[in-house]
Amino acid sequence: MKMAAGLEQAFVRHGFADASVDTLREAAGVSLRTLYKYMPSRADMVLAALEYRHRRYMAEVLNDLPADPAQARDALMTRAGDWMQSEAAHGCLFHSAVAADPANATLRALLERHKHEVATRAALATGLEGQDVALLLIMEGLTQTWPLRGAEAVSAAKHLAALLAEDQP
Amino acid sequence: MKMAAGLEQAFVRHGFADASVDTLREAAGVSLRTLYKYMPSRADMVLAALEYRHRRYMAEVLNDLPADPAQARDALMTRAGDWMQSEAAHGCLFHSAVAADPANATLRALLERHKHEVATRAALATGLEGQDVALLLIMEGLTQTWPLRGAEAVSAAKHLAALLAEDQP
DNA sequence: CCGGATGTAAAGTGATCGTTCTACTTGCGC
DNA sequence: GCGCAAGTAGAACGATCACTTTACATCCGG
Repeated sequence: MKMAAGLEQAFVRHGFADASVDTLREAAGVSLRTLYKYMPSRADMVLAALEYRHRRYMAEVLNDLPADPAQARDALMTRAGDWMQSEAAHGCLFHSAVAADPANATLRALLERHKHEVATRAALATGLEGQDVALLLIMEGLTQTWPLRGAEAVSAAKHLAALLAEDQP
Repeated sequence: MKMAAGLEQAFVRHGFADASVDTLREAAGVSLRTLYKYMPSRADMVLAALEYRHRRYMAEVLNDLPADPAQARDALMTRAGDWMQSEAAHGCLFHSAVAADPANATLRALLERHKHEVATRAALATGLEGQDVALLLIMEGLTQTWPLRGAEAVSAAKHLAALLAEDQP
């Protein structure tokens, strides 16, 4: 398994505060020396895991959505729910990382870049370019509400996205 | 200042991972011995801060909303935005606490209790009892989107809440 | 005015953490 | 088959942390 993939898994499982470098080393499947060769500090391990996560999220949730806007909206929310179920039962990993180290500007910039890319791609695919803030809000809300309400959160997100689309000029 | 108030401030400022007990002691304004007398472990300090936070959030965001449902909806979102601006520029403190220690069941139960109380009270005040999941989703979305988009997030939340209300049977 | 409860300051303890260092092994071009 | 790049295991180091302990101050009812 790729080093970054193991790191991502370790951070998901243990959280950013309690994942020790030795835990990370084991998850990455390499020796400590090799780990530090490619990621010279623990902070770099966090960044590598998040970069990997970003690419995976984009590929699994936002790639190849149906061309029809209504179908794209539903598929987007379904896929986001599936992602939560299989990958992020504890909430958004980027927000977790920032929460664990609020003073880290690099981390915050990475969060903003990730969310901006998500919002832009989602708005484009669903034909809601003019309502990108509201669409981002729905997706963020789904991500946070899913751990509390599960599938009900997906239905609510689809419902809200549909109302938003009907309201378009 | 009350001990719990100082602890809450310290966790907001430093995050749950990087707030050392000595930092907490200074923020609480007491000696280490007294701090440990009332909160026998660091985990108890986290719980005390969150309990305090919960009461404050309820009082400042959900208490005494206008009787008219439409006005209540707008006031709710406005107040939630104001709360973010003055108190939580880095996102929900409960989610941050859980993210910093995902294996802690007590913490997760506290998060669920807090969100459940927020959702119930908000739905009641806005006349959206049947749509409480969607309303919670909007509030969670606002909380997560505010750090990224500021006032635009508040407008989007008001818009979505209005659409939800219009759609009521 | 005394004695006990209640507070403070600060040094000490043992564990753990991130990071570095030492020593050994393996694959591979020449 | 030699030499070197690149890997492994794991001990060692210095810092920091949560928590304990020791020693001293202050309040206050009797």
